[in-house]
Amino acid sequence: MHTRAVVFNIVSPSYFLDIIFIPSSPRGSIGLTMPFQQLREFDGPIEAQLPSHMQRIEFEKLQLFSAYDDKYVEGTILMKYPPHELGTGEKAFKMVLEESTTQQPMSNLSTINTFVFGKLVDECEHTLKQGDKVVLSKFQVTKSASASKDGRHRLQLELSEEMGTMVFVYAKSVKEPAAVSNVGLPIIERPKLRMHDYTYVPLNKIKGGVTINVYGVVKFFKPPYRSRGTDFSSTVTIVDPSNARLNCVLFNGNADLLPKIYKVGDVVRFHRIKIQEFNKGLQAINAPGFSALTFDGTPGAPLKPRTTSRSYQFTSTDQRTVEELRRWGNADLSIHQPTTKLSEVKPAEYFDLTCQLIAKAQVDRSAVLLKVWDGTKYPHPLWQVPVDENTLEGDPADIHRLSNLAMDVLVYDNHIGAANSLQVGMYLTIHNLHAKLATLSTEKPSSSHEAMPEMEFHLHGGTSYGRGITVLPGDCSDVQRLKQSLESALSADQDSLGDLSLLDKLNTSKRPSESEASSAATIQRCQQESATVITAHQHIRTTPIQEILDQTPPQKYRIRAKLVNYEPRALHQSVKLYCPKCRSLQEVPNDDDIDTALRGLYNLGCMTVDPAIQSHDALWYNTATWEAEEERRRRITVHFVKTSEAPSAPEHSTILVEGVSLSELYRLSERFGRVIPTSSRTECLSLNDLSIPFLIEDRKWHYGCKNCSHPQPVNALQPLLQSGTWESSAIAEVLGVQLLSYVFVMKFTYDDGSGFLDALLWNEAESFFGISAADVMIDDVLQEKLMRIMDTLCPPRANPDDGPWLECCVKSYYAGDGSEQKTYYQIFDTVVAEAEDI
DNA sequence: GATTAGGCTTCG
Repeated sequence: MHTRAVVFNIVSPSYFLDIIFIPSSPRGSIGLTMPFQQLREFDGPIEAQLPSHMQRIEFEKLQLFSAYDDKYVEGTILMKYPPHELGTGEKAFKMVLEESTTQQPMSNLSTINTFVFGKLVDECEHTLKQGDKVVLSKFQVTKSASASKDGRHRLQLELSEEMGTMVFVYAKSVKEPAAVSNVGLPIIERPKLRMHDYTYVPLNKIKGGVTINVYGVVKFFKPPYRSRGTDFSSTVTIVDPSNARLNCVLFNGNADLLPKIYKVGDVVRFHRIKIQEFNKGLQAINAPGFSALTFDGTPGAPLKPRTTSRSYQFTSTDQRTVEELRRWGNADLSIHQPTTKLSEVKPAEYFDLTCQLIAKAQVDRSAVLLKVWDGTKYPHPLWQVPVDENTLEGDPADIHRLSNLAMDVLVYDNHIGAANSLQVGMYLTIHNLHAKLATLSTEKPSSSHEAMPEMEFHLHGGTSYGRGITVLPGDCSDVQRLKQSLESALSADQDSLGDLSLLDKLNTSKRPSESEASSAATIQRCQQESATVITAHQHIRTTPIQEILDQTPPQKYRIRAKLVNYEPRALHQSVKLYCPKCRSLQEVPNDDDIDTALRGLYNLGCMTVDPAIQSHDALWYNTATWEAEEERRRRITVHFVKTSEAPSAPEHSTILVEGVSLSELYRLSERFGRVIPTSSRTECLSLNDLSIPFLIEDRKWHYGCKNCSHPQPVNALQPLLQSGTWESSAIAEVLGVQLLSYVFVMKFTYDDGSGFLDALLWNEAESFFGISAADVMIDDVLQEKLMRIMDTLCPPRANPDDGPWLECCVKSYYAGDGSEQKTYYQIFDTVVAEAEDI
């Protein structure tokens, strides 16, 4: 008996990925999709049952502005209040959590008010009991309105499905026998998910004093700015087909939790705004649990909301509402506002400019200079702010090259903070930018007679008319349009023709936090030091990953990203055997498997051996037989294939072997050029089961496909004696063996800041690494080289951000069996940069 | 520990 290698039949190159790369499952039995889960004491401590990246945070360490994606709080329910209904029709209830392990049990940091909203109420209401120990993750931290009165934590927790909240209850034991299935296995009781029916109030039906949900089209907005108080503030005026309007004043300590509106005409959905009276009218402010979705206002644009919520309910009714509002908003010319390009700017005009930041500098204490461009050219002179070049942050080469397309914007007062936090390369909308002609000096007219006064651009202080700066992500529609404009400007510029690196640099989307990489100078440096290079398609632009994920295959892309993970981690697992005929993929048999297979063979051989066959030399080989030293019953037979020429050196000769052990096979294969394991159980010498190599040639172990091979008697080798062609392919052919090839199969996870992309590296992996998969199996030096390469591309134990940039070609395709079609990505035309470069 | 802002142009 021997272990058969597992053969995966595949219908496409992608299918086996699903088999090989089983996603690593979190520790314990916790699925990550259910918002409410029960943990059990006998399954071990809480930490062991939660996903391993989750860490506990104490109540006292909670802060208003922090994101707690990988943190959880733990506490006991001290009090639980009955649920009540909000004006929105949805339920909410309050609990008080006590941190049992706190250092200061009596401090006001040891108990915290916790509010549960929406459908999570239905799920938790009856399951959570006073005294239960709970673990909460992905909550929102807001200020407690009652801390002064109740003496509890100054912050409070808000939980809802929209925030992606996970509630874990730590049950002391399985109390109810009903929770045992009929096969005797305890099951975890899971409340059923119920959709909450949100109701949305038309704007003309709004009454004061209630908390409601609304939809609307943005008529006016102020992007989030720091208020004079403790919070960020944003003002949003929305309208709807009822022809009413609503002013919303929104506050949050975290600007990210305010609606992400990019322009007038965007569609918003607000949950939990409170209507109150102000100046004899009604206005809305955000109520506890407030959340916002924002959609591009263009009819037919993807229904992908901008939100910081991890999950949100978005039904087909919601889809219809958004589309309806988009159509209505676009038909109404009073809402629509045209975009202004630099080339169309009129003097004494206020306008919104969507552009890319080339450079910035602090001019003085009251102003920051932003050098931006939008791909168009202003036809008259532009004012250039005199500034010391050394204080300009940005790539000097870019600044110089784009000087005739760049415009100087001076940013004042309260906008300085926002301007300072911008990174070169970012895409922006500067709202309510003032275009102003410079006042002509009366004393000394310009030397040129027809001189036009220069145009200046100011972003004045204050927030009136929505003045401010919005950072746009690379995948939004306005940035797509902007990029087209930038690209065509560059290709139209004779000076820039052929300078494609600049184009790439400026098109590469960056994550705001990558402060280092987002300076154009650093980008250029990274470009030169890219750890992989593409071997073709240098003319195509770099596409952000998020954009790739939004498109339908088949497509080819060029990406620039970092490698944040690869699988399998053990490199020997990345080498597989591939059958080009049936396209199956199988594991390379390991030594144990081969050893077992060989033992099975010679055990059989000993019993059935026919000395008449065995001892005779054939016409085309000479035979030698001896007894294994340590195993007296085992006979080892070697048939030396004759050659037409003079006796050749062992390293060039071919032998057929029988009855050998694994270690003998290794030793023989090191001495002789070609070793063919055979057996003589039948009358003629034949090949073995294809679980073992059918040929070892120059120490390379060749395998045949079990599905596609039709092994012939070894006598079939005789014609090769005449032709003298002893290549593995020729041997395989006459022996009726379908040769399997060694291939690398790896999954790379790329991150370029806009998203994550899993791409498969396989049929071009040898050229990618510059290493043969077959050679790596037998060469320690190559194995080390491969490890070094992977450590360079994806440094172990390092922050992924610290890894090098990779330049890659990736193609997308649909694959799968029948109904289960999925999109896959495959790396091509890409190679690792020369070792001395990386 | 409540306040912030509550659209409606700076003045460089």
